[in-house]
Amino acid sequence: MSQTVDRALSILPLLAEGPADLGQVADRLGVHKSTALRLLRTLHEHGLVYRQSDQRYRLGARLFALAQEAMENLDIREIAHPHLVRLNEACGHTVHLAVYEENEVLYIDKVESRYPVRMYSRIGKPVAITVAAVAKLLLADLPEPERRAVTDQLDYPMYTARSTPNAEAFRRELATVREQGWATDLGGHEESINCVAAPVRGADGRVVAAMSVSAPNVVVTAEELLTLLPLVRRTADAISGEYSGRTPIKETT
Amino acid sequence: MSQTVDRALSILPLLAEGPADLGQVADRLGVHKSTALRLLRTLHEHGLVYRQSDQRYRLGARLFALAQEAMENLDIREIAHPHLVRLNEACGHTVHLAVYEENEVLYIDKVESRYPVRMYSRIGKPVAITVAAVAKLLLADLPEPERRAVTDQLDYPMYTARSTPNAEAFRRELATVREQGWATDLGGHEESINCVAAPVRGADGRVVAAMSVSAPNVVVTAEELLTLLPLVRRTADAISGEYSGRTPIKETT
DNA sequence: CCTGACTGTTGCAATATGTGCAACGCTCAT
DNA sequence: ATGAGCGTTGCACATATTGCAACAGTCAGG
Repeated sequence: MSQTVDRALSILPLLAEGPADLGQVADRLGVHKSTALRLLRTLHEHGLVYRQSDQRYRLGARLFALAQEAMENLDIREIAHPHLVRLNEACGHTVHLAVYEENEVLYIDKVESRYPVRMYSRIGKPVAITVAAVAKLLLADLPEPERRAVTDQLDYPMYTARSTPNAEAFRRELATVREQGWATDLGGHEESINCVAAPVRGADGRVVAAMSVSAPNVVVTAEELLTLLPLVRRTADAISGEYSGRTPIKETT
Repeated sequence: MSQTVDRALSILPLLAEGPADLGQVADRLGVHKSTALRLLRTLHEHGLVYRQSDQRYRLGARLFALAQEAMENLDIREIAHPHLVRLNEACGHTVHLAVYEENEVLYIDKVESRYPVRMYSRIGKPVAITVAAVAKLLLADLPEPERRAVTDQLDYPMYTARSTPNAEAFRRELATVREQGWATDLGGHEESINCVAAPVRGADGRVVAAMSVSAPNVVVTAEELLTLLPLVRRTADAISGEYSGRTPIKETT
């Protein structure tokens, strides 16, 4: 809608791939160098872009700070966090909280396992949407047309033999998940890691987030992990209750 | 330099404080609602801004993805990571890697302690610049005028009784650090946590990053932690060597 | 030491671009 | 039903953005 801003913002993903100099940026944007220069300058003033010693540009520190701040201000996260911690204390495994947003599912909180063997994940990182237990819950609750659209346009990488192979299989799985109100990922992302997940619902019953407990085979078997399902669901419900209770909007203006 | 972009980018920190509706954004930008709307739309198209169910805007998922991607593409980080892991395996404590950028110091990598008691920190989060051991190393190496400017304009919060109290004390500390080539933080940020840090240098000898080992009192005393100094310095030097060896620029165009 | 190629940078004039306005549609509460 | 409050659209004006061309600085090679 706004050409200038559009161009400026297009620079960001471009720089995310790696540092680039003025000429490269101008070329890839299809604009004159002087134009690119002015856009980069504006981005620089806002700290979104940084000029390293060799004069090339890369993404700047404020970007990280912004992302952090935004995440810490999510109200679901704030409400859920103590519950996640308590769940972690009870079972010892890694606990995740995730939300869906525009074709992506991302972790917004995490409490690390107390066992030495830990799974790899990072807050803010988009999750493997076709296999993760939390992703299934979040997608299962989308309105039908959107769910169809999203599942159609997804890639279905075979991380392991048990990964979701294609859109149809995924939609069947989502139907099951919607029905039962919880989800699992049994080695669909990494061979040796299993997850159990439950949904957090808002006042209107819509799923606003999902939480999961993950543990590697070497610590507990899939069956043992499933034992935790009631506890996970209870925790998720507790968060739902608290979340839909009041809407604590900050109006400190 | 570019008014439109400038206004659009000003929306981001504003939304980082929390969700806001169109009117609020327009007011705080000092522009007409229709203008704000178009800016927000452009931001939305790029995924930097998300419209939640109550129609209010907040920062979007792509922001997190961008921050992640940018961080993972930092070449120092890539080179350093295996060294950090090895150091962690050797000593068991939390290992951090940090860089300085435009008045901020931020963690760009972290390997978690193998002990159950862990310190709080998060990749991408700006560090307590006046007390952190890594911050001291990075600031100590700035050219004198810039160092003066930065240290002057900083706040000096007293996290603990041993925090750096003011600019002068800080500059004295920085002088010492520059002299000795390593730094510590002994309970200056959190009473019970100590750190030892060493600098990573580029080919020209300038400090490009700093790494630290942190551990709480309950696990090892400050003296025991200092025992690790030679190991930390050796690791930092190894990274320096590898980093200044070649400049592995990605040119996969 | 000079030359030429390359990069980033600035001033300027033309016009495409973004702006504020006013009117519309919508939802929600009274 | 009625009105207030919000987001949204079309339009005419003029401002802010653009590409150009010329400049400055750096580096490599002859």
